[in-house]
Amino acid sequence: MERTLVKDIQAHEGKEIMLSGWIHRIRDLGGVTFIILRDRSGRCQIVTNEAMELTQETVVRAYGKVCANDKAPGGYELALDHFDVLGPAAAELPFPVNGDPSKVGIELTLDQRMISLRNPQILSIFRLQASLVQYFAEYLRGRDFTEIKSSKMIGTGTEGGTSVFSVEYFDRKVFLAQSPQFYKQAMVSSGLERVFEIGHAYRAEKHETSRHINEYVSLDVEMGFIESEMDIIKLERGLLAYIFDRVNENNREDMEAWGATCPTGDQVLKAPVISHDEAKQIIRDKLDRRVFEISPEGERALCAWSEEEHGTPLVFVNEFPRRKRPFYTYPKGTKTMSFDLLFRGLEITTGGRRINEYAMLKETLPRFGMTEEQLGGYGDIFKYGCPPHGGFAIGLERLTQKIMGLGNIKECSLFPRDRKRVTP
RNA sequence: GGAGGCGUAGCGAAGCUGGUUAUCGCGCCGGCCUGUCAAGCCGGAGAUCGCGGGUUCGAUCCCCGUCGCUUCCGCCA
Repeated sequence: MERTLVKDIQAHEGKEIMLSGWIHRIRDLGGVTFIILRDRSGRCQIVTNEAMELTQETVVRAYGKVCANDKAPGGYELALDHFDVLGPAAAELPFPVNGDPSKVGIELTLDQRMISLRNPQILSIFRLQASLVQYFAEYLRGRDFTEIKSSKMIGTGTEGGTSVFSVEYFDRKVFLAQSPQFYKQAMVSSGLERVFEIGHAYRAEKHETSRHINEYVSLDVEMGFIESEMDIIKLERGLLAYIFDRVNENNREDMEAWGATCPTGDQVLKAPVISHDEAKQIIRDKLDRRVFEISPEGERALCAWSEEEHGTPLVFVNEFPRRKRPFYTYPKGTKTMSFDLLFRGLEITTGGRRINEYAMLKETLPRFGMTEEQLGGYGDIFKYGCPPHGGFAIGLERLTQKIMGLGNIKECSLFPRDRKRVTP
């Protein structure tokens, strides 16, 4: 007999069908037992008069007849004929699969990741995340961007101040890529002009906060033939507006699991662009004290300001000072053609125009205490003709976290890696 | 790396100005129950109160140390 998905049972009313899934909940009333079965499409009720030994999370095939019943959740239920047990489950689960995950500490949730991921509410985070990846790629492919996959093992050191992990590579050491920055620039220059990459990035920072993990997914974009960072901001506005519209269309259920809401595409288009100096002034006014840097508290203040003044929880900050940006950032006086995007109080993107002329790059290096040798092959991208270009990267887990309104980024990583955790 | 908070049963918590059987809810085990929706009712098992030391007649409670977790900060996506 062919399998029927839980979401389709009403179409089989009166017929014998077979469902496959996990025993989500058992309500044994003595003479009658109600069993909730869960599969990838949802949950439905199975009813039986027979007493049976069954544990939660046992994987079964359930044979029976679909009956309409007002008292059944969803209006239909399966009158059970019999179960085939495909995968028995031990009693006493290490994590409440059918409970409210917000009542459980994050430590247990992550220690028991293999089981906590079964929780439908937790799983909804990753359904949404998968959708974000899909929409991101959809939008870019539709605009002539080519997807690339670059190596995460790099032979030469670092591109910025961030520390990198080193790993053994036969008889020497290599580093885990902190971003695909140079490779995506190389691919712009190679003639693809427009590229994007979805891949892991590694940061060896010893930070321990609710917004950092040491391995994260970076949604990277790079594009040739631009004038300034404003072209990149425009691209990201359109991209995020598309992603958010699609989320609001297709991911309602995922968001409802957490009582979350996603901004509209229109709100993304309304996001203001303010300079780094303006941003500091706004924070100064809001917090009523002197401000020298945009701190996390300042980021929250900026988003609150944007919400009040522009009706959007997003704000672009551009014209960062040169010393706050990596050496390859295109200068503009003492400032740079670069930007951050803040969303609901958190930085989710850094981007900007990059230096595309070898002479300018060479001139810039000493300011960062670097030499041409340290560039390795990077310099060749520009030595032999490279179009003006730029791009940005979105932190996938951060974006997920902010849409879902979750307190800790680790909840948005399937198997998070932090200072202490490398398992499961 | 710095600052704060928290470690009590499988999970989430209460407790104690220091007093001898450490409490509650969920879960688990057993019993009753034919329409449940976090089912209900009855019963039961389950805790060296993170670890080490100190103060005290007596410490889960106070003090010191240590380990773990967590939040915030620095830095970043």
